[in-house]
Amino acid sequence: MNHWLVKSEPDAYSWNKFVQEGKAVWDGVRNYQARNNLMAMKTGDQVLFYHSVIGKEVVGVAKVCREAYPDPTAGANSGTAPTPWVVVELEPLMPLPRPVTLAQLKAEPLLANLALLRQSRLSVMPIRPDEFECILALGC
DNA sequence: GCCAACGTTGGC
DNA sequence: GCCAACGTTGGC
Repeated sequence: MNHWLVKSEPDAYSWNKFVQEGKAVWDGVRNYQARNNLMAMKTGDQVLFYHSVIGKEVVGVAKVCREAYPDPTAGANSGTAPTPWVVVELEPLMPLPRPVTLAQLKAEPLLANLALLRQSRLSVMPIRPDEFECILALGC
């Protein structure tokens, strides 16, 4: 199983709304690196849910319930593009009893290479198993 | 193909 | 509100 982290501004789409709805179509990703990560996700993979800008903390764990398919919100350019934009579907797995803040992540030596810290603008990124376990431990 | 201008993201 | 990082666009 692989592990990932996705970002969302809670103003736009919060963990609470995600839980209320029970499922999310992760659409609107318009960055190639993030798109490649979406395409590598497999059903059952676990995904950390991070609140950017407001909160700046990992608030819960989701899992992939449907693998990548074309993004219905992408324009009608699908014919020419080599690979169109894609979405995955996620569902909530569990909230973190103690959300893990960005400051905590930065303070943890084991997380020094975390993609979130090294590429602050990437919105969908892989997380190593040991990093995933570390963040989970901080949050429980 | 280079690079300046510009827009967006996200931390502070 | 500001600014750094960085992706995209468009002129040349």
